[in-house]
Amino acid sequence: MSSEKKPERIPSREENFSEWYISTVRLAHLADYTPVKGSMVIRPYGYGLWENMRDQLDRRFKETGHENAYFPLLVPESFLLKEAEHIEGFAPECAWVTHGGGNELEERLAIRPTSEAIICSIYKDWVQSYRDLPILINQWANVMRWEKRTRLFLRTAEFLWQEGHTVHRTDKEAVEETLQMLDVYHDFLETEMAIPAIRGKKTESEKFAGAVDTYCVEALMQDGLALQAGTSHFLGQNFSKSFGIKFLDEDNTEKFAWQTSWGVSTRLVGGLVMTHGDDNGLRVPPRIAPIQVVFVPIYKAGLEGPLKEKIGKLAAALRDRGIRVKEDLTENKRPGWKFTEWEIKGVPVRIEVGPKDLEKGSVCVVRRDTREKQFLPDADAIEVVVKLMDEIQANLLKTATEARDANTHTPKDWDEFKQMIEGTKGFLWAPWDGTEETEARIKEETKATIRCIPFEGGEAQPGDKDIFSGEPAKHRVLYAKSY
RNA sequence: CGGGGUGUGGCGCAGUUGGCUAGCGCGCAUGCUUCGGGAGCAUGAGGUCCCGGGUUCGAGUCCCGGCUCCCCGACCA
Repeated sequence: MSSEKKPERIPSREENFSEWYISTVRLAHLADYTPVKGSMVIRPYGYGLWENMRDQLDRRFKETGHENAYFPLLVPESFLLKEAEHIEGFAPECAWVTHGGGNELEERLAIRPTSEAIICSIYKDWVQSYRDLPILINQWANVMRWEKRTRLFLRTAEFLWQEGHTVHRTDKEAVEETLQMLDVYHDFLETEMAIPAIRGKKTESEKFAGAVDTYCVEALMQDGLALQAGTSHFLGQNFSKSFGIKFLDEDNTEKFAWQTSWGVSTRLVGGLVMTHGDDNGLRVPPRIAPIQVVFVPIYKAGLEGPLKEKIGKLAAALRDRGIRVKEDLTENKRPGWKFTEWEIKGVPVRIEVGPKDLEKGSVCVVRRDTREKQFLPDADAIEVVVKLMDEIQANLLKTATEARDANTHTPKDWDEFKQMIEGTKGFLWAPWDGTEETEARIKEETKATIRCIPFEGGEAQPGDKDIFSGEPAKHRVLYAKSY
């Protein structure tokens, strides 16, 4: 079998990570380009991944007391203008609706780049008394940001996300909510996505337009670039004051409410690919996988019936154990073709059933993460496969954590910092003097940004000097180039 | 929005100094033989050569204008 005959070969991650990423996304049928500039189509397999992510997040939101609702797509310009920093941040990437029903509108409408403005203008009527609080609402929606340069899943003009918007009586309660949701994201990423992420706080210059504080979970991709996987904002009273969200408190005085917002997007699908993919395609963690086990029959003339029957029985037994199973019984593709196809799609476990297995009462079980094959008697197969789900999930998290740690460094001085950020990239720990000047200069010279001031290890130690300015450090921060 | 590329069946490409009926590989359809790591043979379907204008007896090919997508920057979930 000559390799030249393989159509559409995926380039290796080593030779061109960017091309590898795009090829993998397209060959795995996650998404594709469309006739609409900057917008992608999320294909069923890619949408299946998103649905599983969505379900896992949605469950956690509800467990923490939130409800879903839906707000308008269009935001009147005057609403967006109410919060000065907010409009300044988002105006450049807004798409505007200027006409409707053949007539020019009196006031143009933004297609939501995010929904704070429209939601706050509705919340103000919902809040009268401290008894109306808290409001704990999440919305699953599409938003649009007119990005100059797009990449499938990582940055598209239109994308899907969830945005939580909560309103609280006190400062303390809102901050607690902000941090609670950050923990929800962190737990979701680690438990379901097998992505180890670092929790921290954004610097002033990196925070959300209109927020008091922005917190984030940052993940490191295999090419050493960081990916912001989720954000949670403490909005303080910035929006409540701009939009007039006031309530009468127990003491009969009128007070402005305290707010939060938090979100993750379909960008996470890209993060999944770049965290776990290998040169043979995707590797999907079982807990997120639309298909957890795929059966591939090895046909032989006259044995089609018995092979299908055996696969049907095993598949039913696995389904009884809650496993998502696909039986690839088509007869027009040969086994080798199917092996490759399902590996590109990253299905955690493949079970081959052929003529020899009919004789011996066995199956061949192949795990995607290690590509290790084992031949098992039918009687043991179900138990082994069920256990494999947890093993593969754990192994992917372990591998990803090791990769991140191997790509996390502490440069001794500025020269080493520059050398590392140009070379292996990755996360770089460095003391920071806390000034925007230093942050900006480092970004200018190296394109690296402060990803966050981590919750763990972010405190400056006595004697720490800023890696660039040499001034006394206020924090230890995590630098990286990012997506 | 700046710099560089690109555009020809679904996909990837070839098409020479302008020339005749626009080719090739993959894919697709039908049939037969196959099937333990992207099968073989046979037959067949599928094209406003990105758009508009110009030069010419004649334009996929040359000229002008526009658009598209990709890559690299600046900006961002």
